[in-house]
Amino acid sequence: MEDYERNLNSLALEEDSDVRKGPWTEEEDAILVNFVSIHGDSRWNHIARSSGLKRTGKSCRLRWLNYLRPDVRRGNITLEEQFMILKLHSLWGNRWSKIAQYLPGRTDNEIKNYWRTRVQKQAKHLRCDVSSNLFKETMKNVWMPRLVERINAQTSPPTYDPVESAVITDPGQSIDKQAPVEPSFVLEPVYQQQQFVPASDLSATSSNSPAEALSDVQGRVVNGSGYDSAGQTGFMELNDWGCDGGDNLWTDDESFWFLQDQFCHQTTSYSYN
DNA sequence: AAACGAATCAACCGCTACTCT
DNA sequence: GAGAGTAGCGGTTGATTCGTT
Repeated sequence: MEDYERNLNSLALEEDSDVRKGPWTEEEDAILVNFVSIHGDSRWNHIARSSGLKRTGKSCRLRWLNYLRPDVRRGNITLEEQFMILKLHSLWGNRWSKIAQYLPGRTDNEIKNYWRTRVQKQAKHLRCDVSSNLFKETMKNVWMPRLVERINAQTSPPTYDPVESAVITDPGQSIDKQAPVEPSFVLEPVYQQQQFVPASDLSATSSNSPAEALSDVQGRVVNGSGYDSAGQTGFMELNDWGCDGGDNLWTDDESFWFLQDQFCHQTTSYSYN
C-alpha cells in the first residue's frame, strides 16, 4: 500500500515536472498559433495535448487570448480608453472581462493591470480606498472631467478612410493596419465642438451600454448602429488621435497635485458648454 | 557603470459556472 | 439529477524593465 502511494506520488511529480510554466518561447507561440488556426480557439485541453506543447489547456488559452490573438492591440492605453475604463468600472466594478468587451483588442488582464497599477496607485497616494465613496466621487468629479478636458484638448482629428477602414493619424504616413475593420462607431469630425454634460452627471446615468455611457458624457452621439447580435459593439474609432502612447492622466506630478488639491477641498468646479 | 527600488505586465492559481454524458 | 471535464473569471505572483541615485 505504501509502495502504491509512493508510486502515485512519484507519478504525480513526474507529471508536474513535465508541465512547462513560465514565459512562452517563440517556438511554442508558433505551434499554438498553428494549432488554433486548424482546430479553432476552443477545446484548449485538446489543443494542449495534441500540439505536443507541454502546457496546460488553461495556459494555452491565456496565451492565445492575451497575446497571440490577431486582434490584440498593443501599446499604451489611450485617454479615451482610460475614460472608458473609469466609466465602465463605475458601472460594473471589477468585471474586467465585461469591460474588456468594449475595448476592442484590449484584454481583461491588461485592463485589470491598468486599474491596479495606475488607478489604485493614485488612490494610495491620496490615502483612500478605491472602494470608498470619497474616491468614487473624486473619480467622477475630478478625474473623469479631467480626462474629458484632455481628450478635447487634442487638436488634430484623424482622417477616417472608409475604404481602408483604418485611422490615418498623419496622411503622409503609413496607415495603422491594426485599426479595427468596419468600426460601428466613428467619432464625428467636429468632436472639438462637442458639448459635454456636467461632470456631476457622469455617474448619474442609468446607461448600461458603453455607447450610451460614452454618449452621456460626450453629449454628441457617435455614428453607428450599436451592437451586433452577440451584444458585442464595434466600439468607437477613438484610438490615436494624435495621442502618442505616453499621454497618461496618471503619470505627471502636476496632475497629482492638481487632483490632491481637488480631493482635499472637494470642489467641483467643472462645467461644460 | 552599478545597485537598488518602483513600476509594469505576463502568467499562474483557485474558484465558479457551464456543458456534456 | 449527478458527476466529470472544461472554459472563463478575478486575484495574485514573480520576472523583467525602467528610472533614479
